[in-house]
Amino acid sequence: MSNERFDPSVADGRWQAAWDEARCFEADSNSDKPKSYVLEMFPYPSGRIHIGHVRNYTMGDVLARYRKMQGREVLHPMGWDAFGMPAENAAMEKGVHPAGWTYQNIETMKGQLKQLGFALDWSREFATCDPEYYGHEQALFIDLFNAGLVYRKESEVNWDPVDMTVLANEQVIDGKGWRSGAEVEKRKLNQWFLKITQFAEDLLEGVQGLDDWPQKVRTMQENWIGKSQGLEFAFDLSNGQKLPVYTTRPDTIFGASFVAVAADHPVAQSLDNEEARDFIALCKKGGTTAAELETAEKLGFDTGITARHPFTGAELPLYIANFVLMDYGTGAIMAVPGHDQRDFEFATKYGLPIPRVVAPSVDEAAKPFDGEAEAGEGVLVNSDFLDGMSVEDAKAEVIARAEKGDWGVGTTVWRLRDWGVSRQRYWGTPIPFIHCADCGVVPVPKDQLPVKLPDDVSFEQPGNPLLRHPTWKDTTCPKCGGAAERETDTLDTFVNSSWYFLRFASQPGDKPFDAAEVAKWLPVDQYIGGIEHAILHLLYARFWTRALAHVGLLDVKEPFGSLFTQGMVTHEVYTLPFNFTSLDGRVIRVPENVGHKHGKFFAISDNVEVLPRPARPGDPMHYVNPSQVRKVSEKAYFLDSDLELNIGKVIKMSKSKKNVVDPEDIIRDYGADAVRWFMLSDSPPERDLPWSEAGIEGCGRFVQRLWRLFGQYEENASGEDKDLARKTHQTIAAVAEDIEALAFNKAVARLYELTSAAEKAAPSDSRSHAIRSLLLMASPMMPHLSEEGWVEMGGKGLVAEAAWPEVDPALLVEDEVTIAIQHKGKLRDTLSAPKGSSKEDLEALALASEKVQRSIDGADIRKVIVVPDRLVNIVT
RNA sequence: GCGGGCGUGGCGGAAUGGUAGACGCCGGGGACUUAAAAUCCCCUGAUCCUAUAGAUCGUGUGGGUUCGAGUCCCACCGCCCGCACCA
Repeated sequence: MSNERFDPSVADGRWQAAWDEARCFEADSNSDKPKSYVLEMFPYPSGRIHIGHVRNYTMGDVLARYRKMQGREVLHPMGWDAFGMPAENAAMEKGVHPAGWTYQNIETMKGQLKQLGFALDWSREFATCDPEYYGHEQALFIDLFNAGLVYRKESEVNWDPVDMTVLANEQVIDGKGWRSGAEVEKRKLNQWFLKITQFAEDLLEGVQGLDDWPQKVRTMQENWIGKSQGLEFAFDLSNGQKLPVYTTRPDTIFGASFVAVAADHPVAQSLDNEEARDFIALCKKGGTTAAELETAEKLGFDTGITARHPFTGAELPLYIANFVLMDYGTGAIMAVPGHDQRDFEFATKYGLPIPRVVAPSVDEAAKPFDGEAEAGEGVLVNSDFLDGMSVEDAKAEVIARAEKGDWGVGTTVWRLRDWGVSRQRYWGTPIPFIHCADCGVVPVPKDQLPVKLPDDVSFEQPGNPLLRHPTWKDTTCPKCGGAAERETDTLDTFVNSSWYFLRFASQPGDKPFDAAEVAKWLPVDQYIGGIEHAILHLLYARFWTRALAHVGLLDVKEPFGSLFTQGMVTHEVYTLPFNFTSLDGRVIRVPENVGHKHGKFFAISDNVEVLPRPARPGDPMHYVNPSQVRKVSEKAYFLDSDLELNIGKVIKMSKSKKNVVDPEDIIRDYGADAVRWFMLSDSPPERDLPWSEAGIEGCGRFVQRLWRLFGQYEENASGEDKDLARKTHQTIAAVAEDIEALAFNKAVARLYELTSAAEKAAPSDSRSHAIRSLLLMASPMMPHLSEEGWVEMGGKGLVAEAAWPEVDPALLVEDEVTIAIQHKGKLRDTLSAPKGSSKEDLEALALASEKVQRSIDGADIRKVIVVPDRLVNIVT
């Protein structure tokens, strides 16, 4: 075998082509082998592959290749979540068509994924913006409509009055439109909704069965669905109206000191009072998100109306309050400031009483509050017939009395709201409905699907291009044949990602999927993606699967059997403590515009020399891209100069902080295998992975180290090396266990250990077996290197189609173990003993230790604890 | 604000309640070399000491349970993530 260096620039492409030609990663739906569906969340085609994608897909790839080696029929598909706002933003900013921009990005990114050698079944690839895909989606949407799971209602949106457009929450910054800077208004629009709340109980119960999901994701889903038991009752208002309120704390009813309604509550809306209208208008400013509403300063307006307390008869003031949500409960609350923090802040601000009705004990009924509400457990006080009861008992008592007196009822309320799927945008799935003046809302007949997006649209004017298009929305009513208009809203892109995993499993031409074929592959055996999808995407996909099963299209309930959420890739940030100034005084603030040649800096635009000048206080921070940084032992320098940079925090890679690393650059420099190895090393996959130049260099070195070791493989070596053989078999068993637990960092550490052991060992049959096993175990992680080494070792066929090495259980067992000897819990000595030694023998050995005797120093031995094969602890 | 998570050497981290720091990175020393690159070997938590068979401290902070706690319990501090039109 040649002892030349492994050259990824040649080997990577060679093996990628070989895999393609052998079509070894195409899944066979008719296979007899046990199936394994490995899926990573498909990417949005934003332009180029991000290092976070590389990490995500490398993990999935290792698992997919490993399962194949274990004899599974593996489905490992890839596609594109291709609808969404960035394409429209590009259209507005660069004048390119969203479709052209998107498909161009897909081509680029597919090429980048191929360079990484992922074992993907490209024959099943699709993009959600393909008319074929969204046409099937439209058919499914109509099926759900026919089953009564789709409806329309008025709902609030963020409205930008200058751009005349609806803004996403992320486009609202400090209550202003990101592009126009105009104050954002809340506006009501008639929109499409999916009845996810019909499945609330089922979705909640289903969480119980998701044993292979991270506990935190399960908890987040449960909290999101938010089932709560409480009391709904109505206050009699002084104006003669009845005001229904909902509370989860009926036990604290004697602590209610005011009543509050949301700004868009009918009682507030009906006020014939200019100040009230002004206050409601004030509440309409700013964003619509829960986070914004709840962090905003608590504001209220005293309506002058009062509400009669059902037990005490006291007249409580009625406020309009900005922290009350119309969408939750009845949009009105009884406020108990002593035991709810929001109510506490509000009461403090407006000088309302803060009575105590729950205390640590009955004796502490008069205990003052320490600047905040007390929401915890305790006993009821100052509460008439409830005094002395626990919170739990008091809740039941109040509900019982309300139901008996027929003025209230115990109810279950869900935090989960129906899913608003309307988007007033172009680049999405057109909602397949027609508005007819006579027949109302009518679905497009299925034989007319897909309702395709028009190509001839412009993004130069504000507003929705579909609404503005001169002819697209003109059509005829399928029912009466009269003139009618198409719906111009498109579907939320979360709808696209709610069933793509079904289409990967089965893609007939004439329908969205074949239920029987889907049933062969689903549920997804391992789903891998970012924690940012812990709630919405996963909940919507679970709902969509149930909804399709509900209408009889599917026989699957939970789509994802096992879920793994991986961490982000982070990188330190570099900042430039200088500006560059040319001799004529021009200041260059962007480091990317500066080059370095022959010890001098120059402006790239015109090649004129520039000099670094210390930044002045108040100058903006200049971030420097890693590609312009030279690192020498913990210090960072600008380009090849001796100009030192400041090193900042290690944070998520982002364009604005310029701490991004382009995967294509590092693949070119180190090869796909080194990059893949780095993605798996060191950090546990669920945690953040800090990118470092030194780290990837270490991985590059290890690739070469393994390559040299492969070169030492001898086909006919003789002799046995029992220690190495045991180590090899232990490693095979442990690495398999680690990969199955997705603990790639641990698998990597074990491969390093076996590599070191094999390097140090003398040639023997055991050593050749160790090297061959190493190659096979490393192959899911470093497939190109492994294929290349396999050829050199005279292996048959492709490693990609090889089997995982077998473990000999007899070779796993150690015969000598190290025993820790403690005195009073502190380590005093260690000694070696045969595995399985008796407690008596171990105790005798421990007491014979000189170090232990010195530590005991003649004291009485009270107790000796012996843990077989582990330790002896002597207590004096 | 509400909900969730995470804190171990210079860094990433390992450790079924049982030898804390496996493995990797950085750093230091050495070998090879005319030299460099590459490669290989050794050292590398802190403090103390009479410093190669020594001692003490040490897993965010303060308590607790236990023969024994990074691991279990309580309280606190810090950082990170999600919050319904980003994907």
